[in-house]
Amino acid sequence: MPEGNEIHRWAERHAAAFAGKAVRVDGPQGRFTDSEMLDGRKLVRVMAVGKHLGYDFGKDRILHVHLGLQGDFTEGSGPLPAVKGALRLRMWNAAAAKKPAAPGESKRHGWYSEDDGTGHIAPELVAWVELRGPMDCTVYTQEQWEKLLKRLGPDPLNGDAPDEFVAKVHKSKKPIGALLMDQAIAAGIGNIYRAELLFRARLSPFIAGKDVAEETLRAIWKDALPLMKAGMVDRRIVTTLPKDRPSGKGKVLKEEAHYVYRHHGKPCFVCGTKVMKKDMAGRNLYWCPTCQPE
DNA sequence: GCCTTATGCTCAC
DNA sequence: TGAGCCTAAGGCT
Repeated sequence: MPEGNEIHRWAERHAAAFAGKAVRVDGPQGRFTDSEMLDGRKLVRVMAVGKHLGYDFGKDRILHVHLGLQGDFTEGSGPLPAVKGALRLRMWNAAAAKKPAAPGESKRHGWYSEDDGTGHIAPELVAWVELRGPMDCTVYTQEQWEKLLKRLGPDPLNGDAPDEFVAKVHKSKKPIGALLMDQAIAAGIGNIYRAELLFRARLSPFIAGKDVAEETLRAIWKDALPLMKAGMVDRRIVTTLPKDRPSGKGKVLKEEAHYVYRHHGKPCFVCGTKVMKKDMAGRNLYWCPTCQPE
């Protein structure tokens, strides 16, 4: 259940584990039949744009992964765990166990398989990831990947400038709370960052895009980069400043990680007003009516 | 155990 | 605007 920050984090981790090496790719239970197109090939790099991942196995072989609401990775090292639950895809690096292809075995690579029963694999040298529940897991052509990039707006985590974001917001009559969720306007921002960025800017979610001051939009963009980059603590987004957390410094309590996200009915950390909740753009929007006046 | 919910997005109406 | 996707976790019984 990721926003852009976690997608970029996965891209970095997976690149560190697999890029530049031949990678085993498997779709257990027939859930990813295109794995054969990738299995044993060298992973050139891992790309992250907005909430999309692209595993570049060479031209016209880009594995596109979008986690959607439910998708998630698990990672580890050592022997591959047994297939459990609805596993869509797994990748692992068994380069350390390379051997000459035996008769009847694929000649393209010739890695020991985790289940070939030979026991010759070097478990301590195997890194693996499992993917389950993604919204998309398909092999893209270069053209498809570029088409995807075209419809995405600028991504703060890729160092994109805010100009396009500002221009698009200023063209719209829709409320800023809806625009921040639009991936064509800003790629990578999701429901937590929408709520928290607006709170930190003390901006009402209901103000029309065209009416938001340019400097406010630029400030939001500037705030988003470090917040999304450093916003993960134990795979959790943290947006509160230490001075605003009721319990003070030290470990960030679960209930103090956000200002308004899922805080409806509870007092705002800053002013004590009850945090509100309302559906906007099909998702739950949270805000403080006092800190973020219309 | 069952029910609800979730950091997302697409499609049909 | 609403249903559907499809999985896991957490709260409830």
